[in-house]
Amino acid sequence: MSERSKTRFVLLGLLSEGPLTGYEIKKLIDLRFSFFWSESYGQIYPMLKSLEADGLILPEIKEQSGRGAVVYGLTLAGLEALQSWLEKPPETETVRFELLLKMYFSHLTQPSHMLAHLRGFREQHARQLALLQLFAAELEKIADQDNHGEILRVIDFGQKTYTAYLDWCRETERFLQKREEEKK
Amino acid sequence: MSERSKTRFVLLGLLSEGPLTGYEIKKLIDLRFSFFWSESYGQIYPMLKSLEADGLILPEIKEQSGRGAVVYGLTLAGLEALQSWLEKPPETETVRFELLLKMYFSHLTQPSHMLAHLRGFREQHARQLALLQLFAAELEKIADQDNHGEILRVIDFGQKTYTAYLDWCRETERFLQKREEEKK
DNA sequence: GCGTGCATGTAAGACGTTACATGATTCA
DNA sequence: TGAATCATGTAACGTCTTACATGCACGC
Repeated sequence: MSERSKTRFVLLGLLSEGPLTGYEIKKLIDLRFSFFWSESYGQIYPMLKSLEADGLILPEIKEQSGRGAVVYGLTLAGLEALQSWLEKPPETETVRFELLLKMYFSHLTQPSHMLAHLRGFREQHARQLALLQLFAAELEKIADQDNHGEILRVIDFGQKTYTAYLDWCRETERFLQKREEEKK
Repeated sequence: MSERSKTRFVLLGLLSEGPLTGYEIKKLIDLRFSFFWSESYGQIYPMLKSLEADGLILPEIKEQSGRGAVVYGLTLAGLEALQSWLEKPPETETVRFELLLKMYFSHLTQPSHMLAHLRGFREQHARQLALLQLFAAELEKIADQDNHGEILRVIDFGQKTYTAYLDWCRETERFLQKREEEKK
């Protein structure tokens, strides 16, 4: 066991809310975690086999409508493994912003290039922020129960950081516009 | 050429400010880029060989004090490769926060565990934010020239996002403290 | 004489994505 | 009929970190 990858725990966590297929897991990760996490099929399916071999999850063939879908459910051992992971301090986050690398060296080209990159970045995150806002509003409407509070806290992380990104973009675009005028 | 890795361009960028050894490059990346980028020796040294083979950088043996140090300087072709990369739109950033994963599922354990994680996270980023503030103050003192403006914009990104992190931490710690009282 | 920092490098392995293959079902 | 979605899987490849080996220089 390699034990640096968190994939096993992401899967255990999602299965703790109810049985799912690998396909559904992938979609859930993309929908709910995309702003701070990602997994690919190439990780998910082999890991499901491995978790099954370790007795942490149990497969069950879904009979309805004759599909070959296999849903996995968490075992007691699986829940315990998940809980023990939750208690251990998380590793430092990893982030990689090619945008900031380019910003750092952007004096070597015309400001217009960097301005275009910034606009793309800002628009993308404005869209994602709007989605987060929608998602949070939905959750707040539904009766407060279970882990809604925790989920809202996670969404709020996205909202706060994305708002910070947008503020930074506006200031930085202004900075580059001035640079552009200087060069004239 | 694999052409997904940005390592070559990070090195070209740093060498555009003057000749450096692989060792110095690593230290610079850790010092200036650590809040949004990282590279290891295992990437740097092979890449320097590769860049040399492509004629983008030139080695020069540093004679002073007899050390075996090799400094690399950017060639014209290297500068052009760097500039052409700067003009291309950057890839979407990648981020991975194990902390948020744990927050999402934290209802499965006692709030005290998550509170401890949060405190660690907050303290680490408070320290890093203070360092960024120092660094920015240093830069602002020195005569404005060259790429200082761009660098300050990059530092400001770190300051804004870290400040957002800290705000989020305070709110989330309060949330978990309430959870703790409820459980009593 | 010893620890720290300077300096270069590599091998093994872990990690992760991409691209492809396959086939059923659903809906227009 | 054909496109989209559901569903599972893997092989190849690229990326990246870790751990180790080596040796000089410098200051205490």
